[in-house]
Amino acid sequence: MQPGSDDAEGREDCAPRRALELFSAKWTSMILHTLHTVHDGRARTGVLHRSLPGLSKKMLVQTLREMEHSGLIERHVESAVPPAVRYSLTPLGRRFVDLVELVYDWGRRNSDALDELRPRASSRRRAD
Amino acid sequence: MQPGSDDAEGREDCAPRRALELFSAKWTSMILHTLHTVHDGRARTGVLHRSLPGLSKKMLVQTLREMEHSGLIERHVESAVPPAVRYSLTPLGRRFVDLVELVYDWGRRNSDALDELRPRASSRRRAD
DNA sequence: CTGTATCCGCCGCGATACTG
DNA sequence: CAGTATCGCGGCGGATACAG
Repeated sequence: MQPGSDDAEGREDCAPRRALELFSAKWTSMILHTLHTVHDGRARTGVLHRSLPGLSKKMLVQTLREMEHSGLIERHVESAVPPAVRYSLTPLGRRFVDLVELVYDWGRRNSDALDELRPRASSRRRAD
Repeated sequence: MQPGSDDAEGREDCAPRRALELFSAKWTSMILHTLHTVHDGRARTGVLHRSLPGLSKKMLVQTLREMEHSGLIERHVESAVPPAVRYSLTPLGRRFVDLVELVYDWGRRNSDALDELRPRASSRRRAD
Protein backbone atom coordinates (compact mmCIF):
# COMPACT_ATOMS: atom_id res chain seq x y z
CA MET A 1 0.00 0.00 0.00
CA GLN A 2 1.46 3.29 -1.14
CA PRO A 3 2.08 6.13 1.26
CA GLY A 4 0.29 8.49 -1.07
CA SER A 5 -2.93 6.54 -1.26
CA ASP A 6 -5.41 6.28 1.55
CA ASP A 7 -5.41 3.14 3.63
CA ALA A 8 -8.94 2.14 4.43
CA GLU A 9 -12.54 3.18 3.93
CA GLY A 10 -11.88 6.80 3.17
CA ARG A 11 -10.29 9.82 4.80
CA GLU A 12 -13.36 11.26 6.44
CA ASP A 13 -12.83 8.78 9.26
CA CYS A 14 -9.21 9.58 9.95
CA ALA A 15 -9.81 11.14 13.36
CA PRO A 16 -11.58 8.06 14.73
CA ARG A 17 -8.72 6.08 13.27
CA ARG A 18 -6.26 8.16 15.22
CA ALA A 19 -8.28 7.46 18.34
CA LEU A 20 -8.03 3.74 17.66
CA GLU A 21 -4.29 4.10 17.11
CA LEU A 22 -4.02 5.58 20.58
CA PHE A 23 -5.63 2.43 21.94
CA SER A 24 -3.54 0.17 19.74
CA ALA A 25 -0.32 1.34 21.34
CA LYS A 26 0.25 -1.43 23.82
CA TRP A 27 0.97 0.62 26.92
CA THR A 28 -0.49 4.06 26.31
CA SER A 29 -3.85 3.36 27.89
CA MET A 30 -2.41 1.64 30.92
CA ILE A 31 0.17 4.33 31.54
CA LEU A 32 -2.52 6.95 31.29
CA HIS A 33 -4.81 4.97 33.55
CA THR A 34 -2.07 4.55 36.14
CA LEU A 35 -1.02 8.16 35.87
CA HIS A 36 -4.59 9.23 36.36
CA THR A 37 -5.92 6.90 39.04
CA VAL A 38 -2.78 6.09 41.01
CA HIS A 39 -0.79 9.29 40.73
CA ASP A 40 -3.55 11.78 40.24
CA GLY A 41 -2.36 12.94 36.85
CA ARG A 42 1.24 13.74 37.62
CA ALA A 43 4.21 11.50 38.39
CA ARG A 44 7.94 11.03 38.04
CA THR A 45 9.42 8.53 35.63
CA GLY A 46 10.70 6.06 38.20
CA VAL A 47 7.51 6.08 40.25
CA LEU A 48 5.48 5.50 37.15
CA HIS A 49 7.78 2.70 36.13
CA ARG A 50 7.42 0.98 39.47
CA SER A 51 3.65 1.19 39.13
CA LEU A 52 3.79 -0.81 35.91
CA PRO A 53 5.67 -4.05 36.71
CA GLY A 54 5.48 -5.69 33.30
CA LEU A 55 6.73 -2.67 31.43
CA SER A 56 10.40 -2.41 30.49
CA LYS A 57 12.22 0.87 30.85
CA LYS A 58 12.75 1.09 27.15
CA MET A 59 9.07 0.76 26.34
CA LEU A 60 8.12 3.16 29.12
CA VAL A 61 10.34 5.92 27.81
CA GLN A 62 9.48 5.21 24.21
CA THR A 63 5.77 5.25 24.92
CA LEU A 64 6.07 8.41 26.99
CA ARG A 65 7.77 10.09 24.03
CA GLU A 66 4.99 9.05 21.72
CA MET A 67 2.35 10.17 24.18
CA GLU A 68 4.07 13.50 24.56
CA HIS A 69 4.24 13.83 20.81
CA SER A 70 0.58 12.92 20.52
CA GLY A 71 -0.28 15.66 22.96
CA LEU A 72 -1.57 13.40 25.70
CA ILE A 73 1.03 14.29 28.30
CA GLU A 74 3.54 16.98 29.09
CA ARG A 75 7.12 16.53 30.22
CA HIS A 76 8.46 18.73 32.97
CA VAL A 77 12.15 18.79 33.86
CA GLU A 78 12.12 19.88 37.48
CA SER A 79 15.79 19.53 38.26
CA ALA A 80 18.82 18.62 36.24
CA VAL A 81 21.01 17.10 38.88
CA PRO A 82 19.97 14.70 40.01
CA PRO A 83 17.52 14.48 37.11
CA ALA A 84 13.89 14.78 38.17
CA VAL A 85 11.22 14.63 35.49
CA ARG A 86 7.49 14.62 35.90
CA TYR A 87 4.84 13.79 33.41
CA SER A 88 1.37 15.25 33.61
CA LEU A 89 -1.83 14.96 31.64
CA THR A 90 -2.68 17.59 29.07
CA PRO A 91 -6.30 18.60 28.49
CA LEU A 92 -6.43 16.16 25.59
CA GLY A 93 -4.87 13.53 27.81
CA ARG A 94 -7.53 14.10 30.44
CA ARG A 95 -10.26 13.73 27.86
CA PHE A 96 -8.64 10.57 26.58
CA VAL A 97 -8.35 9.16 30.08
CA ASP A 98 -12.10 9.53 30.45
CA LEU A 99 -12.47 7.30 27.43
CA VAL A 100 -9.94 4.83 28.80
CA GLU A 101 -11.90 4.65 32.01
CA LEU A 102 -15.02 3.86 30.01
CA VAL A 103 -13.17 0.93 28.51
CA TYR A 104 -12.06 -0.22 31.94
CA ASP A 105 -15.64 0.02 33.19
CA TRP A 106 -16.88 -1.88 30.19
CA GLY A 107 -14.34 -4.59 30.93
CA ARG A 108 -15.45 -4.83 34.52
CA ARG A 109 -19.11 -5.01 33.55
CA ASN A 110 -18.36 -7.75 31.03
CA SER A 111 -15.75 -9.59 33.03
CA ASP A 112 -17.80 -12.77 33.11
CA ALA A 113 -18.02 -12.93 29.33
CA LEU A 114 -14.36 -11.98 28.93
CA ASP A 115 -13.12 -14.52 31.41
CA GLU A 116 -14.75 -17.41 29.62
CA LEU A 117 -12.14 -17.60 26.88
CA ARG A 118 -8.53 -16.94 26.12
CA PRO A 119 -8.37 -14.77 23.00
CA ARG A 120 -4.59 -14.93 22.74
CA ALA A 121 -4.22 -12.48 19.88
CA SER A 122 -2.27 -13.84 16.94
CA SER A 123 -0.22 -16.95 16.31
CA ARG A 124 -2.43 -19.43 18.06
CA ARG A 125 -1.79 -23.00 17.06
CA ARG A 126 -5.17 -24.52 17.70
CA ALA A 127 -8.68 -23.38 18.37
CA ASP A 128 -8.96 -26.42 20.70
CA MET B 1 8.71 -11.26 32.67
CA GLN B 2 7.81 -14.76 33.75
CA PRO B 3 4.65 -16.42 32.55
CA GLY B 4 3.83 -17.51 36.07
CA SER B 5 3.99 -14.08 37.62
CA ASP B 6 1.45 -11.39 37.02
CA ASP B 7 2.33 -8.77 34.46
CA ALA B 8 1.17 -5.41 35.74
CA GLU B 9 -0.55 -3.84 38.68
CA GLY B 10 -2.34 -6.94 39.87
CA ARG B 11 -4.83 -9.47 38.60
CA GLU B 12 -7.97 -7.82 39.82
CA ASP B 13 -7.81 -5.65 36.73
CA CYS B 14 -7.56 -8.46 34.21
CA ALA B 15 -10.98 -7.89 32.68
CA PRO B 16 -10.23 -4.26 31.80
CA ARG B 17 -6.96 -5.52 30.42
CA ARG B 18 -8.82 -7.92 28.19
CA ALA B 19 -10.94 -5.04 26.98
CA LEU B 20 -7.79 -3.12 26.09
CA GLU B 21 -6.45 -6.17 24.27
CA LEU B 22 -9.56 -6.15 22.12
CA PHE B 23 -8.71 -2.61 21.12
CA SER B 24 -5.04 -3.39 20.65
CA ALA B 25 -5.78 -5.86 17.90
CA LYS B 26 -5.16 -3.70 14.90
CA TRP B 27 -8.27 -4.48 12.88
CA THR B 28 -10.83 -5.81 15.31
CA SER B 29 -12.46 -2.48 16.05
CA MET B 30 -12.60 -1.41 12.44
CA ILE B 31 -14.02 -4.71 11.28
CA LEU B 32 -16.63 -4.53 13.99
CA HIS B 33 -17.41 -0.93 13.15
CA THR B 34 -17.81 -1.76 9.48
CA LEU B 35 -19.83 -4.86 10.18
CA HIS B 36 -22.10 -2.84 12.41
CA THR B 37 -22.56 0.44 10.57
CA VAL B 38 -22.15 -0.59 6.94
CA HIS B 39 -23.56 -4.10 6.94
CA ASP B 40 -25.95 -3.89 9.83
CA GLY B 41 -24.26 -6.56 11.89
CA ARG B 42 -24.09 -9.34 9.33
CA ALA B 43 -21.99 -9.77 6.21
CA ARG B 44 -20.21 -12.22 3.97
CA THR B 45 -16.44 -12.49 3.95
CA GLY B 46 -15.84 -10.97 0.54
CA VAL B 47 -18.21 -8.08 1.07
CA LEU B 48 -16.57 -7.30 4.37
CA HIS B 49 -13.17 -7.51 2.73
CA ARG B 50 -14.15 -5.07 0.03
CA SER B 51 -15.33 -2.65 2.70
CA LEU B 52 -11.86 -2.57 4.22
CA PRO B 53 -9.41 -1.61 1.44
CA GLY B 54 -6.21 -1.56 3.49
CA LEU B 55 -6.80 -4.96 5.00
CA SER B 56 -5.18 -8.03 3.47
CA LYS B 57 -7.13 -11.23 3.14
CA LYS B 58 -4.80 -12.98 5.50
CA MET B 59 -5.31 -10.47 8.27
CA LEU B 60 -9.04 -10.38 7.67
CA VAL B 61 -9.42 -14.12 8.10
CA GLN B 62 -6.98 -14.26 10.97
CA THR B 63 -8.69 -11.43 12.81
CA LEU B 64 -12.11 -12.94 12.16
CA ARG B 65 -10.88 -16.17 13.76
CA GLU B 66 -9.65 -14.32 16.79
CA MET B 67 -12.85 -12.34 17.06
CA GLU B 68 -14.86 -15.52 16.79
CA HIS B 69 -12.72 -17.07 19.48
CA SER B 70 -13.15 -14.01 21.66
CA GLY B 71 -16.88 -14.35 21.35
CA LEU B 72 -17.42 -11.11 19.46
CA ILE B 73 -18.77 -12.63 16.28
CA GLU B 74 -20.33 -15.82 15.01
CA ARG B 75 -19.50 -17.68 11.85
CA HIS B 76 -22.30 -19.10 9.76
CA VAL B 77 -21.67 -21.44 6.85
CA GLU B 78 -24.69 -20.90 4.66
CA SER B 79 -23.71 -23.02 1.70
CA ALA B 80 -20.78 -25.26 0.90
CA VAL B 81 -20.63 -24.99 -2.85
CA PRO B 82 -20.02 -22.33 -3.74
CA PRO B 83 -18.87 -21.41 -0.25
CA ALA B 84 -20.95 -18.71 1.39
CA VAL B 85 -20.06 -17.66 4.89
CA ARG B 86 -21.54 -14.88 6.95
CA TYR B 87 -20.30 -13.31 10.11
CA SER B 88 -22.62 -11.72 12.60
CA LEU B 89 -22.28 -9.94 15.90
CA THR B 90 -22.85 -11.84 19.11
CA PRO B 91 -24.45 -10.11 22.10
CA LEU B 92 -20.97 -9.42 23.46
CA GLY B 93 -19.95 -8.15 20.05
CA ARG B 94 -22.88 -5.79 20.01
CA ARG B 95 -21.96 -4.47 23.43
CA PHE B 96 -18.37 -4.03 22.32
CA VAL B 97 -19.43 -2.20 19.18
CA ASP B 98 -21.21 0.32 21.34
CA LEU B 99 -17.89 1.00 23.01
CA VAL B 100 -16.12 1.20 19.66
CA GLU B 101 -18.64 3.77 18.51
CA LEU B 102 -17.90 5.81 21.60
CA VAL B 103 -14.25 5.83 20.57
CA TYR B 104 -15.19 6.88 17.05
CA ASP B 105 -17.33 9.67 18.44
CA TRP B 106 -14.53 10.75 20.73
CA GLY B 107 -12.21 10.88 17.76
CA ARG B 108 -14.65 13.00 15.77
CA ARG B 109 -15.15 15.37 18.68
CA ASN B 110 -11.40 15.74 19.11
CA SER B 111 -10.43 15.69 15.48
CA ASP B 112 -8.94 19.16 15.65
CA ALA B 113 -6.55 18.18 18.43
CA LEU B 114 -5.77 14.87 16.78
CA ASP B 115 -5.08 16.39 13.40
CA GLU B 116 -2.46 18.77 14.74
CA LEU B 117 0.26 16.16 15.04
CA ARG B 118 1.52 12.96 13.55
CA PRO B 119 1.99 10.42 16.33
CA ARG B 120 3.74 7.89 14.11
CA ALA B 121 4.06 5.12 16.67
CA SER B 122 7.60 3.81 17.12
CA SER B 123 10.87 4.32 15.28
CA ARG B 124 10.70 8.02 14.76
CA ARG B 125 13.98 9.71 13.96
CA ARG B 126 13.20 13.21 15.08
CA ALA B 127 10.59 14.99 17.14
CA ASP B 128 9.75 17.11 14.10
C1' DC C 1 17.61 9.14 38.38
C1' DT C 2 16.50 9.83 33.42
C1' DG C 3 17.53 8.74 28.99
C1' DT C 4 20.02 6.83 24.66
C1' DA C 5 22.24 3.35 21.69
C1' DT C 6 23.15 -1.32 20.09
C1' DC C 7 22.46 -6.02 19.46
C1' DC C 8 19.19 -9.54 18.40
C1' DG C 9 15.33 -12.92 18.58
C1' DC C 10 10.58 -13.23 17.67
C1' DC C 11 6.43 -12.56 15.18
C1' DG C 12 3.17 -9.46 12.74
C1' DC C 13 1.80 -9.07 8.30
C1' DG C 14 1.93 -8.81 3.21
C1' DA C 15 2.67 -11.62 -1.15
C1' DT C 16 2.04 -15.63 -3.35
C1' DA C 17 0.48 -20.13 -4.39
C1' DC C 18 -2.74 -23.87 -3.57
C1' DT C 19 -7.23 -26.58 -2.01
C1' DG C 20 -12.26 -27.37 -2.29
C1' DC D 1 -15.89 -17.60 -2.89
C1' DA D 2 -13.61 -18.99 1.54
C1' DG D 3 -9.64 -20.58 3.63
C1' DT D 4 -4.81 -22.50 4.51
C1' DA D 5 0.37 -22.83 4.02
C1' DT D 6 4.74 -20.96 3.23
C1' DC D 7 8.27 -17.58 2.67
C1' DG D 8 10.46 -13.25 3.82
C1' DC D 9 11.17 -8.82 5.68
C1' DG D 10 10.57 -5.09 8.80
C1' DG D 11 10.02 -3.67 13.25
C1' DC D 12 8.53 -4.54 18.18
C1' DG D 13 10.52 -5.02 22.25
C1' DG D 14 13.81 -7.19 25.84
C1' DA D 15 18.70 -7.15 27.64
C1' DT D 16 22.62 -4.80 28.20
C1' DA D 17 25.87 -1.15 28.24
C1' DC D 18 26.70 3.63 28.41
C1' DA D 19 26.13 9.02 29.39
C1' DG D 20 24.89 13.13 32.01
